Amino acid sequence: MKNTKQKALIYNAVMQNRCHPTADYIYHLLKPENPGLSLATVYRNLNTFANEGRIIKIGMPNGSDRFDGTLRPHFHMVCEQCGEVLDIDLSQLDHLAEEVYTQSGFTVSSYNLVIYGTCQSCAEVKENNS
Amino acid sequence: MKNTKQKALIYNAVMQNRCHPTADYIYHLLKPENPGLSLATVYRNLNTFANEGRIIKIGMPNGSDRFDGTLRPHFHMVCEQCGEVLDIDLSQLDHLAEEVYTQSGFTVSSYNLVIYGTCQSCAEVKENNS
DNA sequence: TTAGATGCAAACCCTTTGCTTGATT
DNA sequence: AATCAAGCAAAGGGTTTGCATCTAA
Repeated sequence: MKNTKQKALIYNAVMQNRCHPTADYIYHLLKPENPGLSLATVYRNLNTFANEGRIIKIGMPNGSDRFDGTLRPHFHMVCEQCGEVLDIDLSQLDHLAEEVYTQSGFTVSSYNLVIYGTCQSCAEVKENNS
Repeated sequence: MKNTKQKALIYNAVMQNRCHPTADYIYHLLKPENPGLSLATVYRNLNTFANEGRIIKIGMPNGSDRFDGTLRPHFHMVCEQCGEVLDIDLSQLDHLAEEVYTQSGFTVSSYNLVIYGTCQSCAEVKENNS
């Protein structure tokens, strides 16, 4: 693998923007300072990093995939009001793979959990407006 | 809401095909006997049924959404070998909403869990071939 | 009769791909 | 110099939408 300027830019952007950016977000973030940059390059590199395990790809049903530089196991909550994506640790899922295998004989390789709802700050706003 | 022939056809197709069909699957299933049927109608009605709570929409990251006539809370496992989608009950997730709220103040309205791996029959095939 | 659903095609969004040009080793 | 990546534009898939037509109420 070659070390290109673009790879470094894109990787650093994921690491420094802990908002779970989409490919498009990163593209628009870097584009002004790097007018030559192409969206295809952003996608290609994000997928490469994810396959190498350097970042995590969060598959969002009905929406753009998001990327995450936090490698520790955790899950994601999407606020339906403000659209923000938040992290959460759920220890009750630590043994999901074992439970699934015991119960059904299915060997788990990975899983994707996305939680939808209302984040605390949006709930407070609603509270104050009612 | 009007009771059309198409609505009945599509709803019955979901209920009678417990393979977690996609919109396209249902379309191709019904099309031969109903040459006038349109894919847009299938999508529109499936989404309507899901919004009404008559069926469940399973958002599949990087793939077509699937629909499920089983309303009892349960989750889905996708076999990466044969592509089949299987049901599983996971009681450890019964109190996920409470745990999330306690831990983070996030109010859960719904969540989407998809488990990837190898189903029992595909694992047995691999075993026999090795 | 008329509100609402269908069919069709076009539009849409997100992502990937083919191919030429350009940069890294 | 050879190889691999980037840039561009086009294609791909899955889904939704605008609009005219049709149909259940």
